[in-house]
Amino acid sequence: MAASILIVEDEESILELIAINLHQAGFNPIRSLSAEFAEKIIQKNLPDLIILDWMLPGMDGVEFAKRIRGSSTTRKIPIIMLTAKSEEDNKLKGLNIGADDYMTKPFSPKELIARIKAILRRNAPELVNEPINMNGLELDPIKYVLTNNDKIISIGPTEFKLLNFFMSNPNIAFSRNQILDKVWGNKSDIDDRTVDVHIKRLRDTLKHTGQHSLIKTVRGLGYRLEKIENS
Amino acid sequence: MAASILIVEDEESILELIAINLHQAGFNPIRSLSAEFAEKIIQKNLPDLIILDWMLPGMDGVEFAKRIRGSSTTRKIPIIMLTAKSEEDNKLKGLNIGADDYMTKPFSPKELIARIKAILRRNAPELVNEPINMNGLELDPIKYVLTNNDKIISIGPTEFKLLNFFMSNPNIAFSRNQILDKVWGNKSDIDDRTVDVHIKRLRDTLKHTGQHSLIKTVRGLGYRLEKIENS
DNA sequence: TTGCTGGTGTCATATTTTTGTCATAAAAAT
DNA sequence: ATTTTTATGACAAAAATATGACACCAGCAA
Repeated sequence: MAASILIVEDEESILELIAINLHQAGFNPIRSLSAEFAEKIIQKNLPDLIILDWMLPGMDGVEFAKRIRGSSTTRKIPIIMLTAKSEEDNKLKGLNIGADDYMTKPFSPKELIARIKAILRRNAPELVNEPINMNGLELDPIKYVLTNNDKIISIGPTEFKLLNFFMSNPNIAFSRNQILDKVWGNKSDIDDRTVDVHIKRLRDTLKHTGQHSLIKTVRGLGYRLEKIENS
Repeated sequence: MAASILIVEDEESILELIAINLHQAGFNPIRSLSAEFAEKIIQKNLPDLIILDWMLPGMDGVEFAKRIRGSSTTRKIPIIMLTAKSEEDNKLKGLNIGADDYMTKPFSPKELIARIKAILRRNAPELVNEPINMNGLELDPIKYVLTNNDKIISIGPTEFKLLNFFMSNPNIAFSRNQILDKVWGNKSDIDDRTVDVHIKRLRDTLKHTGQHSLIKTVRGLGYRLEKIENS
């Protein structure tokens, strides 16, 4: 569930500093000291975001970013560029290459986390790992707990992920295949209709909380969580 | 069980002052007059926290901090930096390097203790060494004693540490590996499933106290101590 | 030494929960 | 009324956890 974040940075102390902070923020950091090694990592499993140093020995950050953007499997992965102050004029260039954001060294880890969350919130809110609250129902991805008015509700792993996904993306309708991709992972060769069954199970566990009608069926398409705006 | 705290400070009177105060607060202080010596100590056994003077003869505090952060075995250890007033502008730099907190000399020992506890509470509340009380069950880390309604309960060392960890982190679910790291220490190459066995043993000893269902299984993840909120 | 004793980690086996699929019922659309 | 789509209950396979047994180790007393 935790978002995996690939850090490509040749200075080890900075690499570690970032990694620790990401870990504490509930992310899953993957370390790489070079672009070349990073490429190998990516071939095995795709990170949800990449933090990339501008200057690297061997293949530099710019070149690496270009390659990320050039491949269809990796094109969508957000990139945050790190640059030293003296290279600040490269900012524009970096953004042109396709970085989603950039930060100037030295930076505070806190700010980095904030930017990461901002980007993830845009692309995959269910990975941000923040507690979500809706009308007395609270889901905390880090504590791995679901409560209704502070009462813990027992819920299975898949249902938990499913609910996390829906609560992170309220009022948006998803097809069964989208849901499979996001909740089960894109590796799955699972039948569409399995989603129906899990929706049913999720509805059942929510029934006891009086939140039964939270997840609506969108006929012909899939499902949607309907969030009641608190006026 | 007492948290071991490494103090790296070249001025001997200050070093002693800190050490004595830490000892009185129930911690286990380890003294070092130089970064070089501190490194040797760390190789033998990892402290739970490091108090580090900014200015040191030989390798200075900044360099030392970088090395701490650069090694995978030590990177998680929190660091508190000590700086003289005149060096205060280094604050930001220090935080960037990866210090978790910093203090300006002169400081009151009381405040230092408070900051240490704050950091430990954040990272490893089970090391703070304060008695924990839950629904008649009281665990005292310093006296090393567990009582239920003032009746002493016999409990083995590992189970005690395990319970201490859970009581210090109520309502949060942990994976078996997290538990291994925190309770057994991160050096361990122990099988995941061993945790299950100890959980069982802990549950058994708690059974006699009528607190059997304190520790819940979180399927697919690990375990959680479920604290009933006293309204 | 020798023989206890309590505490540990590992393993094999039992038990429980979760999960994906399918057949059928129910509902909605045409 | 017919067709299409979704809901539901049942079920078996798979995955995860609980449990009991056992061997090993350290400390200790005889």
